[in-house]
Amino acid sequence: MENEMKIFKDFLVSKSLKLTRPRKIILREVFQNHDHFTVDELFEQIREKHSNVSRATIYRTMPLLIDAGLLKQSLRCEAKDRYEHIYGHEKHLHFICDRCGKIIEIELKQLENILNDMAKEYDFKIREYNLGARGLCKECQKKTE
Amino acid sequence: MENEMKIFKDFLVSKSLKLTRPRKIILREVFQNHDHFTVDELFEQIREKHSNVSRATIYRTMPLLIDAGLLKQSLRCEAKDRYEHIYGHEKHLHFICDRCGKIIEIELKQLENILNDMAKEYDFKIREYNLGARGLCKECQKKTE
DNA sequence: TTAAATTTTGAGACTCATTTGCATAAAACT
DNA sequence: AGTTTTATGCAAATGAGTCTCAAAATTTAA
Ligand SMILES: [Mn+2]
Ligand SMILES: [Mn+2]
Ligand SMILES: [Zn+2]
Ligand SMILES: [Zn+2]
Repeated sequence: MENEMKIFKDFLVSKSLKLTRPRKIILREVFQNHDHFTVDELFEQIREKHSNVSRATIYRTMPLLIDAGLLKQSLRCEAKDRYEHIYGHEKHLHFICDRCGKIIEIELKQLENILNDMAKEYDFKIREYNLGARGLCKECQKKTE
Repeated sequence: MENEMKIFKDFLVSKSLKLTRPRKIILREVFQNHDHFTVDELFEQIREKHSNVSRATIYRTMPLLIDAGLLKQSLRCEAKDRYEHIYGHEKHLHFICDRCGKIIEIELKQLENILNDMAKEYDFKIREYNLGARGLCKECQKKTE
């Protein structure tokens, strides 16, 4: 819990930026949230706890958390970007159900290995990657139509 | 060339839709373009040939081409969706350079197999998937900073 | 063929997630 | 304290994508 804060602090210091109150609140809430959240959902989550942080500040903080290696913009659903924290969270891929919107997370060590091999072959330095598949989950396949 | 047209026509007929002039033009230009294009780029490409097709019609036609299995929404760059035609184009993943924007296409039979295994395991029916990695291409790694 | 019914289109208005400008507030220096 | 620098909140701006609607094209009915 304090680990993330330290990483963020160090990152900010390295960029001559400061760990302000809003930034602290945002970091805390990002790590309290174990979903794939939108900025708006995060905004509501923070507001419910009476902390006052503006949407603009949240939008401005997302790239900082991403650069610090703590956050990932993991998918896009219904015209909205969704994020998830990644510190201490194994890399995974997403199966997204077109019918009910459920997101299934799946480990992918194998995939990662193959990806790394390909990157080596093409001399491409991967910073981050995303793999998502859309379709129908088990339950939704059963439903008629 | 006429093959795509037939597929599109058949698809439209199956949905009681018609192969109109604008839809023909859009299909032709989509298959003339071998890039990963935005709707706006396609719009310009069509307009340069004096054909008059509105942006709205292009937006409306994209999902038709996708449902017909001819087009894929393959990546998102700088807040814009990018498409590419897929009929007669092997599935592939994208390495996207953060510095110069270059897109490298890579075969992925192996990846596909693994993905299918995972889908089977979770009983998830994949409709379409996307794999993209971001980072630095060979050339950009050499550049200083 | 002509008229009515249906489908598609183009143009522009609209939406809504994200970005930006700016006046104020907080923090760091002197 | 006063001065400079940085970050914040608010509200306005932006812009990709969607939607409305009257006009055109096409189909069907007569
Ligand atoms: Mn996830
Ligand atoms: Mn491609
Ligand atoms: Zn489902
Ligand atoms: Zn490059």
